Amino acid sequence: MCGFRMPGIVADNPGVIRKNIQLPASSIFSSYLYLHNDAYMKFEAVTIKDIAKALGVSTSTVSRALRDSYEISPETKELVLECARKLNYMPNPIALSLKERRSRSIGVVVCEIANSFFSQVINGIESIAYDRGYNVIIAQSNESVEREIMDLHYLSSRSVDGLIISLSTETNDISHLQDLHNKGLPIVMFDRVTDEIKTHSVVVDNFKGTYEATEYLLQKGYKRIAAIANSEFLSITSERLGGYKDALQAYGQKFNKSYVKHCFYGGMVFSEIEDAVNKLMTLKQPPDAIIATSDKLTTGCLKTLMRRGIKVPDDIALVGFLNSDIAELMNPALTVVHQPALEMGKAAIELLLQLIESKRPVTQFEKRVLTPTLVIGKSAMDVN
Amino acid sequence: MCGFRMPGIVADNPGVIRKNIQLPASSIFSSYLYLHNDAYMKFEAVTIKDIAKALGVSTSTVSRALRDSYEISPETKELVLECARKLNYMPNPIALSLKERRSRSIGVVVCEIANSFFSQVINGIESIAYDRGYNVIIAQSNESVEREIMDLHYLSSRSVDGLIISLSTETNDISHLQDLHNKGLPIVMFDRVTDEIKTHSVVVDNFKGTYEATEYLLQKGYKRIAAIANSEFLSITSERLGGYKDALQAYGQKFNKSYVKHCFYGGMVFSEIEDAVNKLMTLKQPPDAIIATSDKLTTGCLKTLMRRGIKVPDDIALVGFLNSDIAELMNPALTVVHQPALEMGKAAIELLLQLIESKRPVTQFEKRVLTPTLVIGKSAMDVN
DNA sequence: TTGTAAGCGTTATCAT
DNA sequence: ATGATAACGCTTACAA
Repeated sequence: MCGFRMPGIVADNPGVIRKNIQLPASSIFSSYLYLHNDAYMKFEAVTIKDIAKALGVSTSTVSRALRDSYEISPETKELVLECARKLNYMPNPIALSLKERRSRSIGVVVCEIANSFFSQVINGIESIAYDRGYNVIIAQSNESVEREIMDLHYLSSRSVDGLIISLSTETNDISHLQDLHNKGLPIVMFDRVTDEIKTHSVVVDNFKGTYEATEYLLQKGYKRIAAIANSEFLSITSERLGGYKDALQAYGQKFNKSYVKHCFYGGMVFSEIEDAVNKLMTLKQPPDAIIATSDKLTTGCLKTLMRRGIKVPDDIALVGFLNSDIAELMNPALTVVHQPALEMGKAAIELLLQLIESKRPVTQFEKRVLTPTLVIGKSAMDVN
Repeated sequence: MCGFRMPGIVADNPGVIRKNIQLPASSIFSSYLYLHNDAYMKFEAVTIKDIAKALGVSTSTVSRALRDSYEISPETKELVLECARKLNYMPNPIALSLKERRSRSIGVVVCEIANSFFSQVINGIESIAYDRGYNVIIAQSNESVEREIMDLHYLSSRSVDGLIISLSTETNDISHLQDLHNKGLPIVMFDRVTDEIKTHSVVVDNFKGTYEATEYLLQKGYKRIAAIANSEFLSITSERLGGYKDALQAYGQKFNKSYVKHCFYGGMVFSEIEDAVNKLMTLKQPPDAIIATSDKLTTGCLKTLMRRGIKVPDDIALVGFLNSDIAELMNPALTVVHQPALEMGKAAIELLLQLIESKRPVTQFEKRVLTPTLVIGKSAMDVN
C-alpha cells in the first residue's frame, strides 16, 4: 500500500521510519502502524523486505515463497506465508505494474456513465472482471474525441492490460486507437464500433432493432415515419437508419430524406434534439411517428414533444431505443428497443480476457451480435 | 507509457529492444516505434534515459530540465525540452507513483453508478478534478461493505491521493475507513456520511427535504402519510425520517410507526420495495400518501404501485427523492425532492483538493450543506 | 550546473 | 534451496 502523508509532519528519511513488525494485524489496513507517540505520520506498508528482515532471509526467498515458486523448501515457504499473513502483507500493485508492465486492470471508455445503457454495460463488465482478478477503470469521453484521446492516453499510461471502448460521436479518425492496437493492446469494441480495427466487437443487431420498430409503426398504420439519429460517423447510425429504410421499402413506402434528422452530439447538447424535433414538426407534412435511434434521443425527443405540448401517442407516435430501468415509468404508450446491456458487457469482457490471456496471436476476430428486444408499449397506438 | 505485448512474439531481452530515437512523433502514441520488420513487437516508451542518451547528458539533468528545476542552465533545459517534445516523451505515471507514493488520482466510491444521483455527482467531481490535473477512479460498492472494503483497498493500493465516498448501506462499522483516515489519507464524505470520522463532508439538508415534502402533502390534506426509507444505519435515513416526523408533529399529526418501512438494501433488491409497499397497502388503514426517501425507493415504489394497479395520485399520493434527468417524463403528478448533485460533486472535490494540497494539518472540518429543491408535480393532488 | 547513486517494491537471472 | 544483483522509470541527496 501507499504511504499517505500527514501534512506538516515529515518523516521522509527512510532510516527513521519504523515498522513495528511485531504488531499483529488489526484490520485489513493495518499494514500501516502507529509510531510510539500519538501523532499520525507517514507509514510504510509492509513489504517483502520487512518479511525478509523479520525472518532473516533474503527478499528473493520471500518473493519465491509468495509466488509459490517450485525452487523453495516447504518449510521456508510455510514460514514466509505465515509471517506475511501475520504482518498483513499486501503486494504493491504499482511496483508490480512498473516491473511487469501490466496492471491486472482493464480500461473502459464510454461517452457517459449517466446513460443507463452504458452503466449497465459497465456492470456486466465488472461482474466478470472482478471474478477473474481484474479491476475496471472507467473513463468518460463525453462524446469528445479530444477527451477520448486523453482517456486512452491515461489508461495506456496506467498499463491497462486491455481496453473496452464505445467510440465517441466525434471520432471519425481512429488513429489513436489504431496506434494502441498496433502496439498489441488487446481491444474490444462495443456498441459504436469500426471495421478499421481488426479485433473483437460486441454489438446488437441494430438493423433489426430499427427494422422491427419501423415495421411496428407501419403495421399500426403510420404513414409518415421520421427518424432522429446520431452522428453519421457512428456505426450504429448507419445500421439503425438502414433498418429503418429497409422496413419502409419492404412496406412500399418511399424514403423521405427530410424525415431524417441527425444530432451530431447525440443529444449531449439538448438543443440539438429540440431543433431536430422542431424542424420535423414544422414541415409542411409533419411526421405522424418518430423513431429515436438512441436512448438519449428517445428521452430527449419525448421531453421536447412534452414541452411543446404534443401528446404521445395521440398527436404523434414515438418508438425509440431505451435502456433505462425506469422506462416502464414513462409514457406507457412508448414502445422501446431494448438492448441486452448486461450481456453486452459480459460478452465484451469475456472476449477481452480471451485476447489478453491467449498465448498466441489471435487472427480470427469475432463480431458478437446480440438481439435487441422490441418492448411494445401498453397503450396501443393505432391510427387510420 | 507501458509496453503491450504482442502474443507469441517475444522481445523481452532489454538489450535487443531498439528505440529509434531519431523518428519523429507521428501521433500522441508514437512513443512506441516500429522495428525494421513489419511485425509488431513489444515497444518501450521513450524514457528520460533515451533523452539522456540522445543528448549525451545524465538522466538527472533530463529530469531536472523536465521538472523545471532551478539548478539547471537555460540552454540544457531548452535542449532537453526540445528533445523530449521531438521524441514525444511522456512521463511514466506508474514509476512516479512508485517513487512519490502519490498518483495524481483520486478515488470515488459510490454504491452504484447506474443511479443518476451518483453519476451526476461523479460528473461534478470530474469536471473539476481534470482541470486540476487529477484523474478520477470510480469504484462501486453495490451496497456491500465487503465490496466497499475491497474498493478502498484497491484505491489505496493504487496510491490515490484522496478519497470521496458515500457509504454503503451495510456499513455500520467504519473502521476500514477510519484506518485510512488515521494514516492521513484525505477523505471527503458525501451523501451518506458519518460523524465518527473527522473530516469534510458534503450533504444536502435531508431534514429539510423530507420536511417540505411532508408539509406539502399535509397542506394538500393527506392524513395518513407513510414513509419508505433506507437502512437505519445510514445518516441520510435518520435525517430524512427526522424531517418527516417533525413535519407531522408541526401539523399536529401523530407519528405512526407502522407507517415507516425500511429497505435494508435501499432497493438494490427490488423485492424489498415491493414488500414494503405491499405491507403498507395491506394495513387496516392503508396510507393515503407515501414519501420515498431515496431515488431508488421512489422509482421502485412507483413501479410497485403501477404493477399493482394502484394509480398515483388518484389512489395514493407519492412524493420522493429523485434525481433522474428523465424525472419529468414520468408521472407528471409526482412531486420530487431534487438534490443538487453536480454541485455536491464539485463541493466534494474542492474540499478534497483543499485537504490534499494544504501544507499544514487541517483541524477545522467543514460540513457543507446544500439545499434540495422540492419540485412540485404538474397535476395537483388535492384531497379532503 | 551537472553527474553519481540510492531508492520506491517487486521479480528474474545468475551465482552459490 | 537460497542469496546477491540488476532492472522497471523516475527523483533527489550528495558529490564534483
